[in-house]
Amino acid sequence: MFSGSNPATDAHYNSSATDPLVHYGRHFGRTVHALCNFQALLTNGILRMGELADTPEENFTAERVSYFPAEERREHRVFQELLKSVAGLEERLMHGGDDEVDAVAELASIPFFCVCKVICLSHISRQLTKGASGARGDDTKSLKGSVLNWITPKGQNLIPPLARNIKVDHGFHHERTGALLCPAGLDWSNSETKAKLKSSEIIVTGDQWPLFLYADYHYDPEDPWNGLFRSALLVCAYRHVFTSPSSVDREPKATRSGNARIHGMTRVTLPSIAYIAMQIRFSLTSSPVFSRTDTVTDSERFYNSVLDVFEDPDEKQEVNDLIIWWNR
DNA sequence: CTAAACTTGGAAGGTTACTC
DNA sequence: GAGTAACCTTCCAAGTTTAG
Repeated sequence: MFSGSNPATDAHYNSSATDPLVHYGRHFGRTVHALCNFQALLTNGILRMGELADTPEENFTAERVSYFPAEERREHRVFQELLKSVAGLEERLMHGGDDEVDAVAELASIPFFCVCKVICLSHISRQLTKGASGARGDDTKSLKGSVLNWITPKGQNLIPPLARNIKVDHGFHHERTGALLCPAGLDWSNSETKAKLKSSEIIVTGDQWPLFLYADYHYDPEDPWNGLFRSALLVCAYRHVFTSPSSVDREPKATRSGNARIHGMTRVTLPSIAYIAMQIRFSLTSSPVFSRTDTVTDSERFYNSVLDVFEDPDEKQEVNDLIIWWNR
């Protein structure tokens, strides 16, 4: 996957006045969790650490964590991932030392974090958010046009043509984007279904997965994992974002390092697949503005529903196969 | 009405290829 | 080789929209 990247340069990010946290935020959003509220993530994570520290040694960590409800468990995992991937963050959270007592630490009543300041925490989360949403916006922007290239049959044109900058005709209003967005269980070739999707008589929610996720855009009801998350479109977009836009369809001529190289990324992560799927899904729709809370696009639910499956213990084998497939 | 979220254009950084 | 044009890609901040 990453073999095509340019070997000439190594991690070199802007050494200007930009906070390195922004830089971490960019990569974190793409590869660990795209739509997180860092403020809540940090606050709750610290609180939870306090809770964990209070429990007796014998039922520490893993077992204790399993008492948390499912969504909290994910949040805690993401929190730990954040501490791990942002060098010096844990220390920075503890940074301080004057008499101003952190309200969060007080609540948690852990001496460990007593010196951490709310102000510091809010600054950190703002910088991380800036990075994550900045990267997301950039990706949304640059995928918008490129996706059209990939869904156009080789040597042909889309009929009718789709504008690269205006999205109103996309989604279920167009034969091609409609077919790709059509939920796997429904039949786009059925004109009645098509009409209902177009008129929003059938509402598609985020947990109904679209056909473009499947290899050859074919869904097998007998074997739902068959080809799932292995479509050419996903691979194109993945390359576009992580290696470089030009690495998708030719030998990369790019001179500047792509995102994977900049961040020292050598393996595909599961959330990054979900992230790319969410980006493609959005670019195919007719919605002009990406919004995580938009209930029509329902991007957040889509993203989370993909993560749900990736984290489901019952799907472990299939998910392992998938990650091997991506890293081939 | 304020603050956060998004879009967008272009600056910045980096390489190759061409010319003298 | 130095100079620089052309190109590719990431990064940023100003402006605009939306949510609280």
